[in-house]
Amino acid sequence: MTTTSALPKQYDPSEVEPRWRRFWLENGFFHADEASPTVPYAITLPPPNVTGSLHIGHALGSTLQDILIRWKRMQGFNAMWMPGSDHASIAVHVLLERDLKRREHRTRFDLGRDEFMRQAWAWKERSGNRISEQEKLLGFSLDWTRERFTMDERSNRAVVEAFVRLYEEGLIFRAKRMINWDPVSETVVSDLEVDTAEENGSLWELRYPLAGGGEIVVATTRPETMLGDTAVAVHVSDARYTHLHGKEVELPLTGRRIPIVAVDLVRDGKPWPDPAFGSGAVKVTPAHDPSDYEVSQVAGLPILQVIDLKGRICAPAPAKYVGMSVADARKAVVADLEAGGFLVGVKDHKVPRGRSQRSGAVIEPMLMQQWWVKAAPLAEKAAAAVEQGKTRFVPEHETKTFMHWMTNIKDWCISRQLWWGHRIPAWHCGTCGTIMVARAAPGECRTCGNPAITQDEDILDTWFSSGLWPFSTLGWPDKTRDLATFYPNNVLVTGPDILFFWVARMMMMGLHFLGKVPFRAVYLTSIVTDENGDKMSKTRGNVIDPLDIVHGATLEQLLERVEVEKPPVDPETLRRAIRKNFARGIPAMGADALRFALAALNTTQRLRLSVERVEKYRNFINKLWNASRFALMNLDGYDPERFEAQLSTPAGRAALGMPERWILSRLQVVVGEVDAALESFRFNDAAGAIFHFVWDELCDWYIEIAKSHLYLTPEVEQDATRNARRHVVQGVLATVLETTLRLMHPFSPFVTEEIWQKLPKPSQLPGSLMITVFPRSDAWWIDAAAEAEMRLVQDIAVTCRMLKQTYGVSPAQSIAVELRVAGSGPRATVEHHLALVERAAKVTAAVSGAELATAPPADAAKAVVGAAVEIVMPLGGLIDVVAERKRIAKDLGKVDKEISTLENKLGNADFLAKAPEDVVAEQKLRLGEEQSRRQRLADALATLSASSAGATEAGGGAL
RNA sequence: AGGCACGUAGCUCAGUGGGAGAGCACUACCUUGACACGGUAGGGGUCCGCGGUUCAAUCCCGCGCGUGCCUACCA
Repeated sequence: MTTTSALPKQYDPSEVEPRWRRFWLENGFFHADEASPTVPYAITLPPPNVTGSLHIGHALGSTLQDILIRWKRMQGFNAMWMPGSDHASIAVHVLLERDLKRREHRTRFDLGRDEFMRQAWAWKERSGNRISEQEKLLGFSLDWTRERFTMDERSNRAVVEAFVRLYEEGLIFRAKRMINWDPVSETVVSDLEVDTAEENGSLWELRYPLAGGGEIVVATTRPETMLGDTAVAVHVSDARYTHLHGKEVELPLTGRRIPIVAVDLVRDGKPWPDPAFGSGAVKVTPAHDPSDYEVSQVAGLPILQVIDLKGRICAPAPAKYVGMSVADARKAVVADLEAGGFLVGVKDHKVPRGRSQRSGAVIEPMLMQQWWVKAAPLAEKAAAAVEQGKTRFVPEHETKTFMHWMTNIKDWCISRQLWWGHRIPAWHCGTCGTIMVARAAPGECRTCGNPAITQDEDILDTWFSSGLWPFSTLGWPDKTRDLATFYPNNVLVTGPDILFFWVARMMMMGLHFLGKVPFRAVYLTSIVTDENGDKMSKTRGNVIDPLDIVHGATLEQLLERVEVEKPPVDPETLRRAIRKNFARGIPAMGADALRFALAALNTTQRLRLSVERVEKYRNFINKLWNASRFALMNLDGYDPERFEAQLSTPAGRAALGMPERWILSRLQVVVGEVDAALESFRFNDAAGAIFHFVWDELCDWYIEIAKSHLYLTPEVEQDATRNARRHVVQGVLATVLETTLRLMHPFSPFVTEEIWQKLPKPSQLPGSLMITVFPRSDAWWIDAAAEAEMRLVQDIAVTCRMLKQTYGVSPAQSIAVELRVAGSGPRATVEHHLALVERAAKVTAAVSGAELATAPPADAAKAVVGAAVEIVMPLGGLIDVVAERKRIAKDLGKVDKEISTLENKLGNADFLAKAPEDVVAEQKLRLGEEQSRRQRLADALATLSASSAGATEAGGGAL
């Protein structure tokens, strides 16, 4: 009555995963009770934007978080993982408006605020649900009873409260300052939301005539802004222009006169304007250039706005240009300047151009009244907290990036002229202009009593609510039990790309409002790219969707999506890219394989992911599956309780064979490694340790050794000793497997749960692997002697296989070998475990003392293992003396080199005097071993030579 | 321009002040009663270059070259 038929040869995640997903959810295993007396461990999921679906970057971050949460939960912590999503104000705007434009050729202004909001909410419902379904699919053990949204009631309240308090404290204020205007989305965006890149542009040199005759030449990359010039600036130290200070120029095309001002500015350590650059004179357009604005403030210049909010030229520019787009105006102005003889020349020039991260529009610097957060006092606290180690960054070097930003921080513009988001809790009086910031709409103007007050039209930057997230989700501003239990979080796991956007703001807000850092550690993940290191992008056709890894997708399915999604690029080019990148489609590999792969590959700043790489871990999952399948096929008659009782007695433990002691020892070492690796966020090391233990030790060696004891033959059945032995091996195999499953569960929860449920185990264990106890390394089981003995057995077996293979002896054919072992200790070990070698290498072995043995036959292959063992494999006519000599000589060469290195070292008085004793001793030991090894190799070579002098002459000259 | 990181096998990447590693790829062999999503063995590296510190450097320091990321208002 075996269970063979119960398990298929290949693991099928699509059949297994849904069952356990349902099981865990139905049993409420993901829920954390805020009133639990156990030690809390909390993580807040970085809320995905409700703009689409879960991408591979989310899958990576969330996998690592789930590993931590499941690990800590199994360790007995009150593990809480807060789920939620972000309203992603401008991102939703861009998508909805793009869609609106494509389908109906309308803008949000055609639709109106109410209707637009209705559509945005509908979008949120669809997208938000899709994301949480995907998170469940990947097995993330988020506490779904707590699911939040940045625009839900709770978050709204926190946002209003935070805004009002900051305003009352003078940390939020309104000011007219230079901002980044996105003329496509028609909103201001923060500095962080602008991507500046060098683009090809031109540098025009313009000739401005002086009022009293003569001229001054200025250079510009934006000639159209000359319509708003209010000065020409030169550096005070620039002697060429000293005589022009205070003079005026006739500004071409405008009929205006503007002054030449001398300024004394230093930027980047250089005088500004830099006399060494161009003519040294600069035109000044305070309303449309941040740098010129600064000059205008220093020099007291007027400010002329000539570009409006739609990016068009406006009065007071000459009527001719009013209404033109910036690009058209540029052409017209240049043409007119040229016609008027004001154009000196134009040349190609790389210009840094800011574009809105979301809409891609060229940013127009503008002077506007906006709401700001005074950042310096908040940042100061955050920087201090990091310096005091209250929050640490992993990898540690990211601390510097963070601190650099924090110490150079600028005020944060938080108002946006968008609709989807938190409306600013400020009311304006239409009569007297009073601004009232309040938690609820005031009934009338508090200055003039006018009831006609209107709420500020603007909404808040989406990151304002995100900045409150670690505590708004826990009920702040109320003093909740949740907050007391789970704030601060233990760790924040996120990508380095939102360090400033989000991490910095949470630090500032958390410290300000709660007086405590929001999290003790910040772990920054890799950025996932394709295998070439290119960013994954739908427009590039290189996106690996985590769901496709789980479910699989044929090439045809991938191609069909181009039609459905209509990304804004040439569909044919895109299809070509997809065909190239996913020629074979994507096989269904399951969530476990993806999760394990992501954990194992998360090493450097970039994680280059490909289908092939995930396949390797799919194979690993399958390997584990088959090892378990083997175990289950051979566990009939096994009594877990009896075995457990047996292990708890000294006599029972003494009954363990060396391979049992070895695998149990290795397991405990690996448990310690995994635990230590997770403790310091080295997910890849933890995954690697499990991978190698399961594959290279459990499967390759222990299971192979166990087979001879487990196969149930009539002889075994009738032999009490062998039956007892079989029970022990069954017990060890089952125990090791069970512990391994617990160890691996945080990484790959589905397959481990599936196997664990099938495994015979003591009955007092809980009903699910995910609520068992995570293994703790038990030093009692670590057995250096067993590990050393096993190492020797492995080395001998491997070398025997090598000899067989070298001489073309079929692996299936058993062959006799002679093992000559120096020293009675090693000899006893080899003799004792001879059967293991014989089985592993398929040889029949005889052991002799190296000192006693007669010279080995010449027609034998020979090899040396370590310092003590020589393997002699008689091969009769099979042996190729020349090849054999070559091989041994090569080994000899290596040993000689090693010996000379060691001798040099040990012959160096300084080394002996200054190196630590244990290092010296170790080197001496090694020299001894290498010398003894050399002797054995030399002997082997000598016996070959003696018998085949002819062959030596013919083929061994080089030796 | 500044800051940070990186440069190790054909590729992707671990790693350590004292004997160079993994996976994939490659070569040869093996359909052995867990697994061909498998097994066995093998080849392959001036650890970017040049200096320095040290008894000892792939590892620490400096310079150079190359790559990536982030920050920045150069006309």
